[in-house]
Amino acid sequence: MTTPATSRTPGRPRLLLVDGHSMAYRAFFALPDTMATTSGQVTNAVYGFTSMLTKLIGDEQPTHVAVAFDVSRRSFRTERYPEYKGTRSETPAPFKGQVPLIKEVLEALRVPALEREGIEADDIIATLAGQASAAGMEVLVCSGDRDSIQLVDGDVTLLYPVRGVSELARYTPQAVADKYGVPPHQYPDLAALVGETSDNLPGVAGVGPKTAAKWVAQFGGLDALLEHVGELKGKAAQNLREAVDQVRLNRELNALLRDVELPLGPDDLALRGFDREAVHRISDALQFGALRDRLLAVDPEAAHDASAPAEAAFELDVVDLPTGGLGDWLAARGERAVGVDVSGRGTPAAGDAWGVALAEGGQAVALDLAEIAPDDERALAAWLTDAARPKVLHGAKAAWHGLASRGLTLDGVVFDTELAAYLCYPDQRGYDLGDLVARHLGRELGADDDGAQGALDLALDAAGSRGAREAARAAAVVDLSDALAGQLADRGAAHLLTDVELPLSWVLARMEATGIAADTAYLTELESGFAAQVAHAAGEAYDAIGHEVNLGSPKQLQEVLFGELDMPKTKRTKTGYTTDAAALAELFARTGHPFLEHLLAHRDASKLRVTVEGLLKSVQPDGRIHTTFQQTIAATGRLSSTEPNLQNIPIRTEAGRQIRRAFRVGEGYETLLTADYSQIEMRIMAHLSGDAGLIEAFRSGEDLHRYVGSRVFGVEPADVTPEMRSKVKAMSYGLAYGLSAFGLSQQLGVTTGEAQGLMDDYFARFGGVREYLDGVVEEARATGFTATVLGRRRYLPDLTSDNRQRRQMAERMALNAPIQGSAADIIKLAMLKVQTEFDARALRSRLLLQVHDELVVEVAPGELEAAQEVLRAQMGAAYPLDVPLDVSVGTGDTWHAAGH
DNA sequence: TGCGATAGTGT
DNA sequence: CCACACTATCGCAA
Repeated sequence: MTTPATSRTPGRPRLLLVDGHSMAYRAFFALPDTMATTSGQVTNAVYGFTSMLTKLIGDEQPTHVAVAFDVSRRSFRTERYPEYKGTRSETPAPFKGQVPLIKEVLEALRVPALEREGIEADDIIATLAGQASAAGMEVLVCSGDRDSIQLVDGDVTLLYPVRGVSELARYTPQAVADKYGVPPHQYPDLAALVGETSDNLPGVAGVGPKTAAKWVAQFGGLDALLEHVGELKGKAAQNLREAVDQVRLNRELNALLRDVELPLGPDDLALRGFDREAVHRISDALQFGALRDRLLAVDPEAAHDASAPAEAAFELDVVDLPTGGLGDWLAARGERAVGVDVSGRGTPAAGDAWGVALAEGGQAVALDLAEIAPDDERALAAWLTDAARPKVLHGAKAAWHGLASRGLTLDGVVFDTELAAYLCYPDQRGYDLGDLVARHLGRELGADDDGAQGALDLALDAAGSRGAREAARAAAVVDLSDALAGQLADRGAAHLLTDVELPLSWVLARMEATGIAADTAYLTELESGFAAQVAHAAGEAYDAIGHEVNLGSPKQLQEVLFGELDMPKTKRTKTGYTTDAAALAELFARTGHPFLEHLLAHRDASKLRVTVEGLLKSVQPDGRIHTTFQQTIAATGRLSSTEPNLQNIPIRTEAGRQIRRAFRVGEGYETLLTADYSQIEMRIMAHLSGDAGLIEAFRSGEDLHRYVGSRVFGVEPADVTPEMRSKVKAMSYGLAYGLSAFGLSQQLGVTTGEAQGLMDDYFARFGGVREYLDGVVEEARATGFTATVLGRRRYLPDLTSDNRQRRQMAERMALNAPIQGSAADIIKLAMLKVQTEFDARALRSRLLLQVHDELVVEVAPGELEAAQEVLRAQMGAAYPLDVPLDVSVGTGDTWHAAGH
């Protein structure tokens, strides 16, 4: 799978030795110090170093690796010559802070980090290089220190950074001779004459590399040169005679030690494969995105396992069933849970499945659906659909779609390892089976070759191991389910899997498979309309400044606005000044420049056009759009929607609402019906806080914001002005996000003082809310997690971070997670109840979409009243709160018309 | 080709 | 300097 970039003598071990400090230091200066996590930890050195090491491991395919570090600046060289490296400035603090991070990365990669007091990294490398080549190993030294050139020989190659750390020059004996005119072992002689500014070793005046090389070559070495120094003529020679002592000292200092005592020898440096869990942990912490994947892709252990049969790692008997033998095999499994792995594409209405692997009790079978015998296929179909036959899958919803494409239905799934892992670790980025298996079972499945959404297992079997990988996955799912079931129980979350997420995954599968009807003719019209607006606005904008620019390029816009037009600077971004809509509107208010007006119009129209284009592209042959609901993405427990995202279809502007008219009731159905919870998050806040005032607000039936406004401003509800109402509305919603006075002032366009006053007044009336919010953070800090009404946890270790930014971010998450998460719990329960009730009443009406607090249903003829009744009743009774759950419903031919 | 930064849409 | 998402585009880097 991974091809070595350079050929390697088969069987000959190759040792990679890296000078940690010099490479990290180069990365530090090569990469911008704006490179940081959202919480402010600068990561340029650790990122650059890790990236460089990743590339080296991938390209050079070493069998052994070690990284050497300097412990401090003091060494035997500074003892001998206090001025050594004396010109170097103080190591920058942002660099020092990253060294421990680099060591953490190395630990995750299981690469030894070597260091010794009083010894420099180069000496450690020199020693190991000597030992390794004596042992017959090939050696690669990666260092930015030129002293390392002396190590180069037939067995040892130096990789020296040219620019930054991304490009490395290969110093072989020939390359050194070509560049410096002396063989590598004489390079220190040359350097002693020329001097090394970075080490504060002065050279001989008037002697550069050319002269030095000539002399060294002429006399065959520095010692001989110094013996015959009297014979030389010229100014440079005179200078040399005066500097002999310094030259001898230089030579003494630039000689690398080759006999440092070390705890590890070359044989101990074998690359053993990464600790993948640790790689994920540190990548999460440092917010490595692509680098994480590159890193995992060069994991030697994973690469090894991909080429070797995975079942070799543990006991698994891949049974070669006789034709027609599947029924008996399945019958023999009895009531025991069977692991199922489906190969194919798990996308709604466009899925496919070409293989199924089953595993139980150390035995596995792999089936090719294209070649399966009719008897076996019948046995498989009957077994898959039998609710009494327990199954365990990783990502059952995707498997459901894949199998559905073959007319196979899946039932009796008792555990889904992907959902379980999500419930245990909701903040994780992904739940790749191979990674989970490595983390929880300490076993390797081999790198997953496709992380694409909805992709099942796309592995093709290598000859001779038919279905082995699939079988190994199926077996791993069973073992993993045991491990995760224990962890779920520890977290009190087992019921969330069995009572909520798992049954919900079938509801979602049906919704996705159903899709929502789209009016393509109308969408096409809309698209051309928006396109015309885009073109018109662009033309006007160009006229306003007298030339064309790419209006979609913030960079070019900045040149126009702040260069050409010399407008006042807006808020800073990482790379310049923002050109977002709020800033442009502000600029327009101040300058009145027509370009801004047309630019804003262009932005709006072009956003809408692109949205429409995306929708058009996603209409399937059945005339419907089938989104995929992601059930394991949002850390709070919400769903998300992809390909396309139907949870962010415009609604605020009239032009945007036009797009909602393209979502129509399907042929053979009566109407669309939408039902949404009003102010569900504030109701949860009232419930969780127990604030008497807020609870009364909801029980009174008065408009919430009017009621709150009347209390905060001390007026009758009827006298609450729209301005007052919008202020308390912003305040109320902001609370659930951990709003600050500054944030509120920004939102409302008032001073921070006014915002603070509003907050004080608010909390004076609704003190229970403040107590609750304070309590949430305090409890989360003590327990390490927040919990929703159903006990869904979110772990927030940063609540005790020393870093203020990180801590405050975690505090806001702690405020928001129980509220957003409880709302997610409640609508999930509602969906289950609605579906159950539809089924119980044998209604043909069907759920289509969920948009966080809204459900969209397609109503079958004659069922409108029943469907409305089901939605009102089941959503309203989804979960008992201390305040009523208000549900409002609407109907219409389009999503727009059905909305409220 | 892939990725980070920017922008904009929703709840 | 207010939470949680997804997608598109640009421009740079590998």
